[in-house]
Order: sequence, then structure tokens, then C-alpha cells
Amino acid sequence: MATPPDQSGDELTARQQAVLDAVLALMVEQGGDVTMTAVARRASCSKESLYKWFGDRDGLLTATVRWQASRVRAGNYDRTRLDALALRDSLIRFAANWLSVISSPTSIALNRFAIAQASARGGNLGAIMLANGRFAIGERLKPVLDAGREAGLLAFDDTETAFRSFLGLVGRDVQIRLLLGDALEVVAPEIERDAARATDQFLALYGTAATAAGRNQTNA
Amino acid sequence: MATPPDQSGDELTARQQAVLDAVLALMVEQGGDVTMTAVARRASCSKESLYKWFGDRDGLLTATVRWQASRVRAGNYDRTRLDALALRDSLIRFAANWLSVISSPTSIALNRFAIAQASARGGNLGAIMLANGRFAIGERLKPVLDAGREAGLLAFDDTETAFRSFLGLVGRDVQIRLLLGDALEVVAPEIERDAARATDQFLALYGTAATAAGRNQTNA
DNA sequence: GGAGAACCGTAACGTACGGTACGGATTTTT
DNA sequence: AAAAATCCGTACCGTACGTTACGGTTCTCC
Repeated sequence: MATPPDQSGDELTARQQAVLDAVLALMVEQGGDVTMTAVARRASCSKESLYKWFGDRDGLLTATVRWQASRVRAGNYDRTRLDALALRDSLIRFAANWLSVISSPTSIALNRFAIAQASARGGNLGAIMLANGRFAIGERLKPVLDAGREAGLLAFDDTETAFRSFLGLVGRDVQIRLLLGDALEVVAPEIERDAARATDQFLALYGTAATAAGRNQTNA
Repeated sequence: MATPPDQSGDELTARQQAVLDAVLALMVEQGGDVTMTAVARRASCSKESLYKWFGDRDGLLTATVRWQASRVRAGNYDRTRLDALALRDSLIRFAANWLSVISSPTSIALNRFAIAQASARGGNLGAIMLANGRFAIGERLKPVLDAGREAGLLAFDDTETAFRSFLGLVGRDVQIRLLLGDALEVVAPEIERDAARATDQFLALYGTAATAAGRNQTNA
């Protein structure tokens, strides 16, 4: 190979990224049994290298969370050409994407890990998860909501409050149930239907007369 | 004492209940450091007794979750004399009660524990939490919603769907943020306002013309 | 091609903790 | 009051796992 410079996301060599992927795979597959020996065996590397690269176990896990977070960056939602239909479509796409993310095995495993660590001594994994999950999507969607308000399609005083209502309508009890191990199956067509339902409910609450056009019944 | 018969919830002696309270206190205070030695020291009992009473560590934790669940039973919401105002009031009281529960330190610690355990091998704590939390309140609130529909105050096809929307509007992202360690402060007046807002939003989505009376603006 | 670094595989060490055993004190029973 | 049962406190055992150390191999760079 032609000596690929580590132009990677976070100063990580390809080898190290492979290790972090192995950690993720272990988390997803068999739960919390992420022991250093298991990681070394799974990634075919020595434990010595693990400690050299990541310091200690906590450093390895933190790097794993960061690594996963660094590639969740989904596409932005453009707010050009904003009419009622485009707004509704943007919201539906956003909702469907978020639902698929929070119901993915990786997200579930990672959140479980961060939550477990948050209960013990000062763990910053929870903060990392929130910054790259909940708050990151807020910063991406709130401009859309603001644009919708400026275009006269939405009406609200506080963008954050409106955004949180949207989150609630979309997510409902899905995440907590999945985290607690409920066998709630989340399949693609269901996600699409739920995303559309939640969006229409949101528009019913925060939309103006201009948005009533493309909206379906909410009490279906 | 006059030999109080163990009329307690689950055939537990007062001594054993004190032990379980010690476990809860440990969970809340310093997180996941619930070691058998720590429990024995905190409860001033011997480890031998712990194993005699609860079998093993898992039995102790399961008993703790059951013990806490057994006294969460909040009052039922009567559906006599159901008009628009009474329905709205019932929903607000329900929402406020649920918000205060999920934001309590005990609930947070217990859910964290159950989630951490759900990631490992067959853990039934998550199922217990769901049965006594999410599903128990569903069985208590859905009759209210059904009564509201029969009284012509609400309109929906599926009670479960309506209930889940209500849960989403009330809870939004509160629980996941608290579980991840976000310093989201949830104080009493805030809870009351959020409960009223969520209820009015729910009524805007699922109410009929008969409920429009006592409702406030939702886009505040 | 050879010196040196990086790395893999494995062995070894120390600690933490779940689980067990035992002596002595307290309570209960007869 | 004697006998039995329960229980507390502590010491002990075995294992699992985080961490370190080391021999052998591969890769890098002159």
C-alpha cells in the first residue's frame, strides 16, 4: 500500500479504527461483556497495543463512543424552496431517520453503555452521547423550524419547546422500551408511518392555516 | 412491639425491607457501586443473611426492584362525572404525577440499573421495570381515555396509539436526558406547566369540539 | 540487508468482588 | 433457665478482569 497518511476523522489510524469497530461489534453482539481480553482477541491485536493507544479501559470506551459519533453526521436538511409540502417532507425524513437511528442495535448498545457509566463515578460518556445525539440533531432541525416560522408555515414562541414536542411525538416511548429490553420491533414501513403521523400531529399543533393543505388526518 | 404480622407487600419481613431500602439508597447515592459487602455494611447485616434471604446478588437486586415497584401504586383516576373539565384535570394530574416519578432520583437509579443489566445476558429487570412502569400506567390511564371517547370528548381509533402520543407529549426527551446524566432540573412548577401544556396539546390532537372549552393556547 | 520500532500472542500479577464458613452474641422457644 | 435458632461481624476462597511484562515476528527506514 502507498503509505496512506492518517487523514482519518480523529487522528486514528485505520488499525485503531478497526479496533473501535470491534468494540462496537462486541457491545452490540453480546452486551456488556466488553473485556480487554475479548477486544484484543476480536480485533486480533495485543492488549499491550490497546493500552498504548487508548491509555486504559475507559479511554478505549470513550474513543469508541466518539468514533461512532463522528460518523453519524447525517445529511443536512436544506431549507431552500420552503413551502408547506417541502416542510412536511423535511420533517418526515428527519423523523424517520431519527427513529431508525435510535432503534438501531448500535445506538441501543451505546446508550446502554453510556447510561450504565453515568450511574457510576464521573462518566462523561453520557454527555458525549447527548452532545452528538439529542443536541446535535436539535441544532440541525431547529433552523428548519425557524425557517418554517419565517415563511409563515409554523407558529411558536420558543423553538426549543416546539422541537421538544416534535421529539416527543416522534420518539414517544420507543427509546426507553428498547433500552429496557422490550421486544419492540421497529421495521421500516412502521417507521415511515410513525414519522408521517408524528409530523402531521406536530403540524396540527404548530402549523398555520398554510400548512393544512398536505396534512392527513391525525386521529387515524 | 406487638408482633406485627408481615402483612407487607411481598412476604418480606421488616428487616428484609430495610435491607432493600439500603440497596435503593446505595443505588441513588453513589451509583452502581452496589456490592454485597457495601449492602451488608449499609444495612448492618451479614452477607450470610443476604444470601440466605435473597439467594444471590441477582435475587437481591430483583427483590429491590419489585419492592420499589410494589409501593409506586398511585391512586386510580376515577372516571365518574366525566365532562371536559374533569377529563382535562385527570390527564393533567396523571401527567404531573408521571413526570415527577420519572424524574425522581430513585426512578433514575433503578432504570439505569435495569438498563445496564438488560445489556448483559438474560436480565429480567428491564421487563419488571416496564411491567410496573410503562405498562402499569397504561392500564390505569387507558380506561380514562376510553371513557372520554364514550363520552364523546375524545376521538381515536386505537387507544394504545393515543396513549403513546400522550406519553410522548408529556415525557418528550426528559427521561433519556436524565438517564444520560444531563443536569436537567425538573422542579414542581415546571412539572405543572408541562403537564398542562402536554394535556392541552393532546386534547388539540384527539379532542372533539366538546373539549375545546377549557383548553388554552397550545403554541405558547 | 540490517538496525530499530511497532505489534501480536501469551503469561503473569494484583485487586475487587461474589460467595462460603465460622465464632460469638442475641433472640426465641420450651 | 437451658436449648435452639437466628443473626452479626469477619475472615477466607476462587475467579474474573484490568494492567503490566516479555519473547518472537513483521514492518519501516536507511
